[in-house]
Parts: sequence; C-alpha cells; structure tokens
Amino acid sequence: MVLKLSTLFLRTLREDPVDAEVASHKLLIRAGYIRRAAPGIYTWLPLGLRVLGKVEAIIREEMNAIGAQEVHFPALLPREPYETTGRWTEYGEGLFRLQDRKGADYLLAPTHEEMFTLLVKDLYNSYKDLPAYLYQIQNKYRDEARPRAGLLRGREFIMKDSYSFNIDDEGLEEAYQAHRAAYIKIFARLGLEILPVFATAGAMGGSKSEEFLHPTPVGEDTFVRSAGGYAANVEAVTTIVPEDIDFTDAPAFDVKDTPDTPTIETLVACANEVAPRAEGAWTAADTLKNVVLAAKLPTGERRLVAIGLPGDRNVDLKRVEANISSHLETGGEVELEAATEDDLKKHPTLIKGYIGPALGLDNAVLGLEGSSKILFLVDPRVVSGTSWVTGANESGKHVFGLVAGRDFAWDGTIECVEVHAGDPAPDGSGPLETARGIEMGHIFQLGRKYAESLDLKVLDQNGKLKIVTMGSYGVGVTRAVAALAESNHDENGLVWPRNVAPADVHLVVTGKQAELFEAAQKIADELHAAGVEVIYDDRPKVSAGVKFSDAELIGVPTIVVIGRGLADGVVEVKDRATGERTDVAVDTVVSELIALVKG
RNA sequence: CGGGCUAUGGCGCAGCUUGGUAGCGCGCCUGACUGGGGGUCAGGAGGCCGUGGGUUCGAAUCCCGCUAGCCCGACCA
Repeated sequence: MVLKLSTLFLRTLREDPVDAEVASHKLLIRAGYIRRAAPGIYTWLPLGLRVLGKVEAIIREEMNAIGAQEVHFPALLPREPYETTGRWTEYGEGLFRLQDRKGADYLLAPTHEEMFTLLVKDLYNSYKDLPAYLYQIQNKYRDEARPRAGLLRGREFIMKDSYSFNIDDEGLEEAYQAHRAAYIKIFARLGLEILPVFATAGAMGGSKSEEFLHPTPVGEDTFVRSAGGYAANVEAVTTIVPEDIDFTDAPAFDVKDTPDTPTIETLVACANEVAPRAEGAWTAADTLKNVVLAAKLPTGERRLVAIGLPGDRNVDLKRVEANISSHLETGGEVELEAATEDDLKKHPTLIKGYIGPALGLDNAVLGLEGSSKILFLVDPRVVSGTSWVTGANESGKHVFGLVAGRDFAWDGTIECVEVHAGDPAPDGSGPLETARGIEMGHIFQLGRKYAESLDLKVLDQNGKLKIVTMGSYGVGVTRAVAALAESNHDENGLVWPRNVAPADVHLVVTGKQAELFEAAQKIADELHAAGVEVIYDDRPKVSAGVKFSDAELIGVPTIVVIGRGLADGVVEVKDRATGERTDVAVDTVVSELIALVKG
C-alpha cells in the first residue's frame, strides 16, 4: 500500500480544536484521523480507519486463538428482549430509543447480552453443544449524560464483546480465565500498559469481575494500588480485619454528659475535657460514628440502614451500594442516600448527633433486634472487644468504653468507609495509593441471570434441563485507539507503536527536482512490493517544513527524507520516537527498511 | 440534573462597552518567487454574525425568550 499525500483525504490542522482538552483528542483531530459528527460521535477518516483496523485485527487474532467465533448483530434492536430482562426500563435515559413507522419500539444497542443469549437459545439445545464462545466487534450506543475527551467516552463507540456459555461453574471459570489471558495478550500486543483490578459486579449480577485499567491521569476511573502489586477498584477494596480482643478485664461502660456535641469534632474536644485519659488524648478514631442511610430498594421500598464506623472515617456511599445487597433479602440494585430529617422523625429513639448502637446487649437500639428495628452494619474494623466512645441515644450524652460484642451487637459487617491513600492493601503488599485509569476492558462472570430470564436451558447428560451459565467480556476498541494516542505522543504529534501505526514508513521528498520524486517513487514501489505500508508525501509545491511537521503530527514510526543528500547517494532515515537520524545509501535503504519493519 | 463559559466564512479569533457598508490569522483558488523546519509578494472565492421575537430610521452590537456546544460536578453493564 502506498498512500500519496497529494490525493489522500486528509487535512491537518495547525491549531488545536477549541473543544478538545486531552492530547489524544487534540492530536487525532489535528492529524486528520477523526472528525466530530455530533457530541460524542465521530467520523473515521482514512488514517484513523487504518489504525482502528489494526487494533481490531489484533483483537480478532487473540479471540480466535481461544476458540471464540465471530458473529455480527444489528445495532438496531427490538424492544422485547430488553423488556424481558428488565433493561428497557433499567437503562433509563442512557438508552437510545426509537420507533418504526408502526410505532413499534426499537433501541440502539448499548450492549448485547440479550441478543447473544437468545441466539444460543435459538440454535443450541444440548450440553454437547457447549462450551460456546461468541464475539463481535460492533458499534454500541449509550446516551451518555456527558460525553467527553473525544474517543475516550463517546455516545457511539466500538466494542469487542464476547460471551461464554457453559453448562457448569467450572466451565465458566475456564472461559473466564481464557478471556482474561487473551485480554492480557491483546493489551501487551497493543503496547498498552494494563492493570487488571478487582471490581464489583454491580448491577450486572454475577460473582466475579475484573476491569483492565490503563493507568493515566486523564482516566475517569479511580483505583488504588500498592507497591507490592495489589490493584482494585475503590468499591472492591477489602479491609484487613483485626483480631478479636479479649474483653474480660475491660471496665464497664460509662454514660457521661457531653452537651452540644452533635459532631465527631465537638465530641472529641469535649471528651478530652470531661474524661481525660492516661494513654493520651481521645481522637476521632476512638469514636464510633453511626450514620443512618436511606436505601431505595428495587421493590420501591425506602428502608433505613445504620452504619457504624470509626469516627475518623467517612462513609463512601458507592462502596456501601456495591456491598449492601448481600445484607438485604431483595437483592438487585440499591440506591443509597443520607437519611433525611423526615426519615429520622419516624424513629423517635434516634437522636441526631447522639445515635448509638446500645447500652448493653439487652438495651439495643440499632439492629434488627434493637428497638429501632433498623439494620445495623459495621465497618470490619469494629471487631469484638474494641471499645468505643459513641452516642447514648439521649441528647447531650455519650457513652464511653462501650465494648463491641459485650455491650452491643450488629447485624453484619460491610465495606463502607472511604478508602484513603496509606491504608494497607488487603493482601499485605503495602500501603495503598490512589491513581486514575481508563477502563479498557471488563470481564464478568454473569452466571445465570440472563439465561434464567431469557430461559436459555439445555439438556444435560441425564436428560434434564439445565440453565446455562454465562460470562461477558468487553474491550473498548475505539477507546483503545484513544488510549494509544494518549500514551504515544510528544509535543510534535502522535508517535504510533509500529503494530498499530497507519503505515510503516512515511516518505518525504524535499526539493523540486524531478530526480528526487523519481527516486522516492521507486523506493515507495519497492517497499510496497515487499509488503511494507507507505505514506508518500509527493505534494509538489509544499515546503519542507510543512512536510516535516505533517510527518511528525501523523506519527508513522519511520520517516524517510529524500532530499539534498540524494546527490551524494544517501537518504535520511529518522526514527519518529527517538528523533534519531541516520544517512543510508539510497541503494540499500529499501532492504534496511524492510528489515526494520519486518524485524 | 446542578455550576461556569461560549455561539461571527472550513479552523482559530477580533468587533459588542459607546448601534451606522463584517474584519484578522490559518486554510482554500490563480500567478510569480522560494525550496531542509508551517517562507515571500500580488490577486481572488467564501459569512442569514446559533435561533425566535422586541427596541430603533438603522442591530453582530441593546432587551426578552429559546436552542446548541464545551468545561467542572452528579451519573456512567
């Protein structure tokens, strides 16, 4: 392939587009890879399409290598399957909906679990047909509230999504691991640094899930990692549970007057005044903060939940949301917010600012067994034997030395506090630090949620119908192009890794003599014959400076300059990434370039 | 959905305060020069000034409404 710049459909821009913030967005527009068609929706120009194609090819190879088979669904889908699984409404405003001329509802697919499930149901009936791995590379549509950063978060984007179908959990685990390994290979081949982080399954259901994050400051996802190699989504971080403490010799609790102390800060100050202790001043960490939240259940019910946590910590609502469903009999997605004044009024035993779990096991307030009948969950740091300063359920009074397990009980523990930099990693690999990343891929063990609601069953060895278990696995393809641009550029433009670059070699002619163009054309032809992809800047009346700038902006890894050196029989070979230039004899340049590209 | 900003040739912007023939740079077209880092000169093409209403002899400019876009936040299997 030889792309001649004199005819290539391309216009590079000298200035950054005003609406672009991040480097990948600016450069992909300026270098003529993409154009904006609508907010979060982009047109792919010839150069961009070439990069996209190369990324897709790598993904295809690795998916095929694990035995996955490619199919292709429509993006325009009927309402019914999504109605069956509840996602027609669950997806809310994020879904592009439209109607045909008869008024029938359609949607532009945000993801294809339903369609894959129905396709397998359509064709397969026996355990002998399984396992099956199917995938597609296809446009997805999500009406994002705020598309941003060019290709990084679009309303139309390309995703590779695959789905595994197995008869049992062992098979699902195998499928999951196969995809996980394939993803690691894909990102390695793309040259994208990737961190698999544990994620919570969230509303997708299922048990196990990992995100593949590309660490970069422009990323939208916050995660934590340790020097020792632990990495996880904030929602999925677990706390190291301390050992229980023997409370045999602990002094009895003591209720004290602590007037005007509705906050932890005022309480700590007051505690040091009314009850100074020998071991050092009271701190927020000695207090047990009891926060009342209101949970909106899938049933529509609004239910209060109390969370007990050390006073030096704050509740992270997202973490609570991610972890609370196992404590509720309803399951499904739960929305949480702080309880309002009205909520508290319905429970007169709860005195705002002075809420406490109990004054002795027989005198419980919080908890399903307590007088409030409110579910009481505690942070895992609250273990049996720990002693706390906390509310005495009476205005202006707190209780000191209230011992967990002896004086109060709880209904369960939950990961609920904000994770701070410096907290220990759960695997003991050191303190955590927070970082930002782009979600490049996500793998889920879906389990039987979709198969169940869409009735995907096959006969097992015993002739009995069994629900199939599924996994779903996604790679953001357009997002990968953006991430590649983001991590491969300098102040002059893009710097593509060789295996995704729009071409292997960028030939530049400087000068106007016919011999220069003839020599360049010859080199281009010979490279082409050897299977090397060439961009050839044959524009006759464009100055050298413009050609150099364009070459650097476009970012092909090897730039060859045919110019004044030709009189001495040499051309210049320049490495885009390092800037290193070498003069190479014109007679050997083709073979050297072939070696460079194929090597 | 909250907060901030913006809307004027393909792109980037000025003009608006103080109403009076719509301008600059880049890009595009013609020609000449130049020819290794976005070069020079001359001549061109291209604009319902987001949209609807109002004030006025006259509105890009003043007033009211609407719409769209961008950024931050909320949201984001």
